[in-house]
Amino acid sequence: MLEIQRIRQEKEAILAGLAKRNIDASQTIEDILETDQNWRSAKTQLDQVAAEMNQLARTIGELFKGGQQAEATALKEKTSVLKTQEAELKVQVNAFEESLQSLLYTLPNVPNELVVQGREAEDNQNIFEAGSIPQFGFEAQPHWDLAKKYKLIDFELGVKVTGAGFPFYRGKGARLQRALIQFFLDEAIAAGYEEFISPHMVNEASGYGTGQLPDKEGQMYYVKEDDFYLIPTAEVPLTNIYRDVILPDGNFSIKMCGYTPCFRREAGSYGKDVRGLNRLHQFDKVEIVRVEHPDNTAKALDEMLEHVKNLLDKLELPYRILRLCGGDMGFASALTYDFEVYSAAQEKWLEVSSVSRFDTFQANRLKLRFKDDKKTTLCHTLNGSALALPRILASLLENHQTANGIQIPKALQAYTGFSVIE
RNA sequence: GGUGGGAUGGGUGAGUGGCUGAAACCAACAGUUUGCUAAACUGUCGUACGGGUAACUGUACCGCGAGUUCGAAUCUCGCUCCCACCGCCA
Repeated sequence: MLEIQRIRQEKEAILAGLAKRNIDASQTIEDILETDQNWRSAKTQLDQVAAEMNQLARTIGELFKGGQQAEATALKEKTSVLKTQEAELKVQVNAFEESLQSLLYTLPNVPNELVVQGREAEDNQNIFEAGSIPQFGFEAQPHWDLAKKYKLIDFELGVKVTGAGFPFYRGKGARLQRALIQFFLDEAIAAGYEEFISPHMVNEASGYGTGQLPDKEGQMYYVKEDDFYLIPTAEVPLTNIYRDVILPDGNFSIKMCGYTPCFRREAGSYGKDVRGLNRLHQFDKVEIVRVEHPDNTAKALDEMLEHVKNLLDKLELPYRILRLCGGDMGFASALTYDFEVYSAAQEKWLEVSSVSRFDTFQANRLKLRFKDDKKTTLCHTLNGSALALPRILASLLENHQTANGIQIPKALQAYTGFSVIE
């Protein structure tokens, strides 16, 4: 949520920024400013009436104490007029406040200056590539065939027990999955992130805190009996640790990480895009989350990018980094880098991580602030996947396949306990 | 699932109708004293929003929502959450 003060002060800059998302917000901004103006004038009147009433009540109290019943009763009548005024003004103020709030909810974050205008995935900027695409002397098999051949994943069994998008991992597949989680966590901890094991369900307030609610409830699984939502990412519980928090001074840098399963209802497409591990309703992910002083955000983002690069290097996977264009960025993000690994048999790039800075957008909703020289200022939040498992697994299988089995990258072997799947 | 208790500022906790945005203590911060540490003393010490260049000032908030009253942290009603014990259970 954008701050109203900022909209008052930097209207033009905001409009220009949102244009990069192909959004013409001029009407909304006008409505916001007008509503804000109305709200303020109603609020000022209300405050004045309330002040008058408070004063009057005090006087009446003293008159009663002084035994001046008649005078007191006379004044009482005056308050009834003020009371109706107050009630009317209150209705107005509330109405303005509500419409202001819902207008503000509709505005996405303003893109960072690095973000280019664009409509879709094709407009994203490819800013980095590493690793080489493997050449096989045979026909490369897609991961769903490899998973079946080596008995690593059972999709049919998942359908039987739960439904599509809820696979079983078994044998070395399960072991590999666990190895990846452990590897990612160890790397994050080594980089200074504190590990959390968080709840996998959150309450409504947390859903609002990170911006899944209102609006995107359809993407989350919901437990009606208890009014809980299954988390779509560890970002939700981890970031909400800091909901309604004021950090005592400006000297902080909070780094958290956590492994959780992620649950996404994601209604959607058909065909090869969702085949195998490409899109699931339940998947595993290690997430890194940071809360930073605004001065440190750029540096933090760089560190996170380096961190993810390092993971992919160690897994010996070819990958590229995209800076998302305005039209492809998430609602709350100011700047997002997607990591994509190349999937050698599907012959396409698969998104495995998304690293974003949100600046004050989330913090404003969370009411996450810090105190500096008596002033309270909104913090900045950032997060990124490090990493999401299924597509990593898919590309590990596809890229590291040989005629005699699947080679496990060196860095992982200590975790898997085997170097090849045959 | 049953029974009871509770929700006040960073923490403990007082406060049953006006002088209470809230005692006291602890913590924190600043200062005085001090060879250092400690102690002692003094002061500061909630959030949001409005008005004002500012000093400052107004309003709201004692879990949430409604009500009674000239006036509510305090009384009434509804809700939510938390805790304890019992039952069940990994």
